[in-house]
Amino acid sequence: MFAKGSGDFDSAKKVFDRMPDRNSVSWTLMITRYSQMGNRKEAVELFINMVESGYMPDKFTFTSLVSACAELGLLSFGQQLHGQVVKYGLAFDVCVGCSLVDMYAKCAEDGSMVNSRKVFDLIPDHNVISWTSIITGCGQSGKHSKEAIELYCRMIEDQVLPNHFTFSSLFKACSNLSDPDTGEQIYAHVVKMGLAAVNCVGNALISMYVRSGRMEDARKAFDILFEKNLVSYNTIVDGCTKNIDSNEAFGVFHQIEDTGFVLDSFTFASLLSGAASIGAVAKGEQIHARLLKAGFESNQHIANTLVSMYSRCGNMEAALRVYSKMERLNVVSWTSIITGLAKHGFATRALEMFQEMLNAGIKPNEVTYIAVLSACSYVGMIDEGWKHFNSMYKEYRISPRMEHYACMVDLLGRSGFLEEAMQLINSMPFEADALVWRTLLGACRVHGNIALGKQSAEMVIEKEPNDSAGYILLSNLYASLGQWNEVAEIRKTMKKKNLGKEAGSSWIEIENTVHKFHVGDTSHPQAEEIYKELDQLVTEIKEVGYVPDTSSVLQDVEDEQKEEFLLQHSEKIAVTFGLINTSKPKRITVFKNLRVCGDCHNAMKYISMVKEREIVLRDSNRFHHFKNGICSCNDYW
DNA sequence: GTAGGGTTAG
Repeated sequence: MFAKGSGDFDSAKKVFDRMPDRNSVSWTLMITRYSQMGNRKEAVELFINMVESGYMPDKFTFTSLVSACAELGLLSFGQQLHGQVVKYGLAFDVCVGCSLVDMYAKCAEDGSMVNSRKVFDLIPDHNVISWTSIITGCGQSGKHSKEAIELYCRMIEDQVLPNHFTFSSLFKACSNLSDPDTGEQIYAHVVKMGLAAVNCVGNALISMYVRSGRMEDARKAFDILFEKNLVSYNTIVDGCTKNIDSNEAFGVFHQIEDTGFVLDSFTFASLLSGAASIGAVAKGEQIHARLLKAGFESNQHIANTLVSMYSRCGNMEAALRVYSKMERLNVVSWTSIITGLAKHGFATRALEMFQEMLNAGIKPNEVTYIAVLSACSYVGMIDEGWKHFNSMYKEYRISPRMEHYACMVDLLGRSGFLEEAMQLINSMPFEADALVWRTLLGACRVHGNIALGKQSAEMVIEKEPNDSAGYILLSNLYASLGQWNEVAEIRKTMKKKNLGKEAGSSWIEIENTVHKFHVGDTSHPQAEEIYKELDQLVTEIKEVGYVPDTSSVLQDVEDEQKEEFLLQHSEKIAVTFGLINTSKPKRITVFKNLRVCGDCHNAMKYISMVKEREIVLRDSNRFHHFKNGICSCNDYW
């Protein structure tokens, strides 16, 4: 009785200690209790004591102990128990088998399912639970999602009826595979069994849709749930931050508060990354304050998200502050801080941090190397870049992925080594994708290599025929060389294919509200004031040497009109808006969805000088810190 | 004995 009660652990222990006639069951109950509480040492001592006292452990004893190992990630002790299980002839038991399958799946360092499969294959009579255990393990390991689906097929062949847990895991496997067809087939089974509105299944379904960007389907799955729990809400919030607009996420967040659910660390993490993606630092700070109150400050996941949020919002000092207070740092923490430093232009510091991380004995992962290589790329450290690129496999067995090659192509291309970049692409062990070609194309434009640029553009278009990016880059290349006939030709093709150009927009957060501006935007209530101020500003900066760079205008019009076009760029509007609505010495932080244009970059330097304001501009690629007429990127971007 | 949601990059 006491052992089952949640809080009365001490009473249970007292009763147990005084029991005159203990049997295997009472020992096992006590061990189970200790295991569940995470008192592994006591559980083990009790287990040894039990065996020494001549009591036979049974399947329940082992099940409890093995499950505790799974929870705590204790692989070696789990293996010892496995040995005992075999000794006591319990390896064929489904219950014990399931706990071992689960333990090996959860504890395997590299996501290997070998041991789980060995245990599973030895069980002679499978039931829903054992099938589900192995399917779940495969889905969670991330590397065996296909196997999960195959096992499900075998399960059906064996005429074992799946349940809600099975489907939940299957949807997870499908979303790992981004395999909508299989997902739909399984969904049909779910509907047939009437399980689509059950939390356990529905939440996994929502998550699958979220991960493939199908927010409408996710919403539908959310709406039909019998009862929504916090996980349902969290998944939708996360979907909003990733797929639509973070403002939507904050809307759902207020809905959650109305339901009375107590927000957990998952809600906070999603909201933080929502704030980060739109650069809403004031919102991020509010959430930060709330999660401190809720006691999530020492949650490592949350701390990592905070570092990334501040860094992505342009406040690297705050990111470093959070980082320096962290007690434990894992790969993600280090990678976040290295990425932040690199993006903010502190490449040397980023590389030092990488060294510190290695010294601390933390193994880098593939994402870490993306950060390291792009740090080298931002400042043109070619030798350093090669060194890291070569060592990633040699030292850590991380095979370079597409992104790593793209970083190297960027590094070489930016510095003008276009031939070398091309050689690297040819030497890749797999076919280069649009990202790699786009990178090379960008470099060709900067260095005016039209032949190679054209070739790369054609490759981009071949790889992504329905994406406008390739056409636009090619047209920009022609425009920068004044070849307007070719520009017109590309426009025509795009029109035929019904491809539009992604509109440039910039936004700025003032007093907790995000103000967004498009090119030539006049819709803002303060528009008139903004343009007046902008005119004034341009006159001022011209006096100190600013010359409009009309080559940044990619249309075939007169120079005067080109200058006018330049004035309508969204980043200039947003910065002017910031100047009007804030005062010295507050720094102005503006975000742009595309790369900053050359003229705007130049103008920002002058503005930072005449207005004596620090301007931070995050474009689609990195941060630019303008101060006293100088940019942190050293005009290399 | 079986679940579902988060962090780094692109």
